[in-house]
Amino acid sequence: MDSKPQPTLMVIDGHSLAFRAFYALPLESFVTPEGQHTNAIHGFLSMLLSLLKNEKPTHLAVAFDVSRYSFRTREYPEYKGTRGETPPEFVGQVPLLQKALDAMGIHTIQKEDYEADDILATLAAQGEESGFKVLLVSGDRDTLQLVTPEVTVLYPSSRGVSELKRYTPDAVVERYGIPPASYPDIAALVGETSDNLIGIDKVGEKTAVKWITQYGSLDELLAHADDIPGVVGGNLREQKDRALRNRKLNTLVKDVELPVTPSDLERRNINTEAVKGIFGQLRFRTLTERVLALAGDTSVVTADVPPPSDTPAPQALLDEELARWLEKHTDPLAIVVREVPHGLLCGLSDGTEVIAVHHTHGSKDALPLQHALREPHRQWWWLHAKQDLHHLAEAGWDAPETIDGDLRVASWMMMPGRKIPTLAQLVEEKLGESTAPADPNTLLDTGDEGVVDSWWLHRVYPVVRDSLAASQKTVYEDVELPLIPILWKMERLGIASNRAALEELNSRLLGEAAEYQRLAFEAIGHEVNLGSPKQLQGVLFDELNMPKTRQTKTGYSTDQQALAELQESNPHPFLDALLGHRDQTKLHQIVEGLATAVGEDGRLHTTFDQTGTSTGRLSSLEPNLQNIPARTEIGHEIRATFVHGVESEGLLTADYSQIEMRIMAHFSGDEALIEAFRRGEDLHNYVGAQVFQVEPDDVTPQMRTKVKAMSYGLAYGLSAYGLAKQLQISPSEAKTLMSDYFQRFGKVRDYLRDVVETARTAGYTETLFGRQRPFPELNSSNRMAREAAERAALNAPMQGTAADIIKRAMITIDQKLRDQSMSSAMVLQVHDELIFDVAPGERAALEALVTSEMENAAELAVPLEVNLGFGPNWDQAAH
DNA sequence: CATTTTACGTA
DNA sequence: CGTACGTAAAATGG
Repeated sequence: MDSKPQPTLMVIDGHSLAFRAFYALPLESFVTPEGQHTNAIHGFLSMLLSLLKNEKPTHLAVAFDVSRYSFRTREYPEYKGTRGETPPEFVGQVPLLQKALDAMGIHTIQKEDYEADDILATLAAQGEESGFKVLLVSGDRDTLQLVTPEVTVLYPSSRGVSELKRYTPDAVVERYGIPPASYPDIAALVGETSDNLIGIDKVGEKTAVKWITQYGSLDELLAHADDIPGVVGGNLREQKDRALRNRKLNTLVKDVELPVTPSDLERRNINTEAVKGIFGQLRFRTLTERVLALAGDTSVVTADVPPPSDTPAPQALLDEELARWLEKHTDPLAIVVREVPHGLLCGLSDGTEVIAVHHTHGSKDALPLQHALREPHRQWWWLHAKQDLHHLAEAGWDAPETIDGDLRVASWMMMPGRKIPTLAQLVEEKLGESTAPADPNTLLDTGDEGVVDSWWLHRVYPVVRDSLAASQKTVYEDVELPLIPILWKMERLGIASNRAALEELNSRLLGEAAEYQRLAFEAIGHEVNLGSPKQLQGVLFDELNMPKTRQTKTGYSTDQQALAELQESNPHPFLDALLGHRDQTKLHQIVEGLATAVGEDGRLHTTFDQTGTSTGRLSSLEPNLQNIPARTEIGHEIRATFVHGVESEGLLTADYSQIEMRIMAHFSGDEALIEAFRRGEDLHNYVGAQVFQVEPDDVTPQMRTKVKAMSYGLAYGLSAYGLAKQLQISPSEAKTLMSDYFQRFGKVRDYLRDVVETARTAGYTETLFGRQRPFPELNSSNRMAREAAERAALNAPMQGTAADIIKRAMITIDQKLRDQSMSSAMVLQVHDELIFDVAPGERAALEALVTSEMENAAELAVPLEVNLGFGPNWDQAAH
């Protein structure tokens, strides 16, 4: 006889999920004529139906709290004390929800003196014991402690209740860095605001995880509390009772006496009549339909809600069938790619049909698609090509070498700076149709539906592409699309990191920060959170009675500049220590971030966001490798941890010298500035000589500093006021400096004025290559907003042209590297700088290639100058 | 619990 | 009252 498939027990924390639904759905949209609110019930039930559909539990129960009082509130009366009154609109919905569940044949369980989570814990333990696969659904993080290989927790993610995060043991480790069983220890140390459990002062998630990882458990940690250095160590020793109390309260009870066992919870039949009764009372139509469909009863089908647009039904194809379909459809095809548990799910569409391709890792059944993606004459349109390339590569597919269309990038170019619209929004905006209706019934849909997006993509992409202005389309096709596979390769390869050096730096910075903190506390005789502007305000302005600084929205500024000014007028050791602490913690954060981001390959893989800026630049995230400290001592040490790869001989850096000013010279056509660049001498020295009317040799360092600040500031819309402030000179002197400057470089002033006026008329700015940025705010009646837009409009063509230029260089460099079969690789871009991992023997050739391609990436009235540097690490490769 | 504010690193 | 970004922690608001 066959063995039965493993039964699945699902236990839901009714209160917490209904409460989430209550806040996720608008109260006023769910109310019966009798005035009964139903949003929590509706949200909960639609989520439940999705869960039943997707998870197919064989056994099911919903647990509720009896009241807000339990053995925990007796133990610690303040437990959950921060929670305000439960909204009455919610309270009234709970009994009705229970009634509805009852009609649906679903067990509800509650137990005096215990919370719903204790019931989950108990049933999970019993279920696992009896051989069930257990799914716990709860909005309370404490349930994470229950996760085991057989027990999975589904937790509503940040995006409301529409998506549940699946916490397996691995997922818990990935999110928290500790195994599920250790979660209560972490929570005990950190505290839980929503439960009114205060943790150890100054201990956050990071510290707690570090400790528990080191000592194994809270008990072990407390046993060795004397070994913990610093203020946090002291806090731990003083406040260990809190941690122990928290630990006691957040430990879920696994042996609540319940009237049922897991096997009693087998799914029961739906009482159709009862459902019709209660659901009718609640005025649920689509839900009634869905519930009755579960029971196989179609007697009450209401066609009340219009169906979504007529989307084609996906056909699942593989092997020969897939090959045949692809052969017949050679026009541009749209593709969407999803990662699914053991492979990929791709949706293909020609605008008429939708094909679903389910690929399992290691199988060959999707080979026709893999092949078709690389056919040179076939065009593919993507939703987000770079991300999809990563997915394909992870599945072991050879990625296509070119990208023919990318909806994300195209829609960014349409409106850079605006949030990237979703596919549904674009469909609505460009096609005037709606994808799936915003029906709460579709909460938690994780099935095949996504593949239909390929059909929408195929229909909406050409509309978006063709709505780009002609010049924009050129930039899109010549620059942005070719860049996609290049960025993908850079992200995939990453840059090598000296992890040991990073760790060493990390602990050093941590120690120094702690020392500054100690000094700061000593200076004022008590402890304070140095990271809290509000608490600092208390110390500085109330305790120490320092003069008030610049006002901010919430009080007075405690930023670096404000503190430095205070230090001038009211020197105090606290200020010294605070500034030192700021520096060290900031650096520590950066180093810590890098250390944790180093991959198993010993390299750092950033993600370049091609659609992250309004000007055309790239941005870099997770980790951001475009804001690594550069100027300070420690900055050099940090940059020195970026090293060449094991198979390379060094790092090459190549950066444009004063590229934005050169672009300004080009755009303005100012003969004097153009001459300055053509001479190739020290620019600021030359400009200084012009402005101050002295011989170049007689330009003093002070003069040079002034014109340098002026020159750089020009491209940002600097005012005389701002210049005065920056140079610490009088406003009148700044004004004179500016007018002297423009006396010599008059066309620069004309250009800067002109660029704003042109933008005001046209409604947008444009770069040398045709990239546009809209500026509706230039005609705003709000002066602040208008002037801010004016400065941005002034800067956009210059910053944007610089971005175009380096992107063009990246494309030709990549092309040449491939043409010449070189092994060196581009690994980073930092706005005006490119960094390469240099393969042995290729240094000279690479330097020549990079210089030439960067210098010739644009034809300006002035030469583009490139500086090179080479070395074993980023610091030494900088010049 | 999610969003905003403050602060600070880069080009 | 100089542009363009991203991240972290604290503060704030639902």
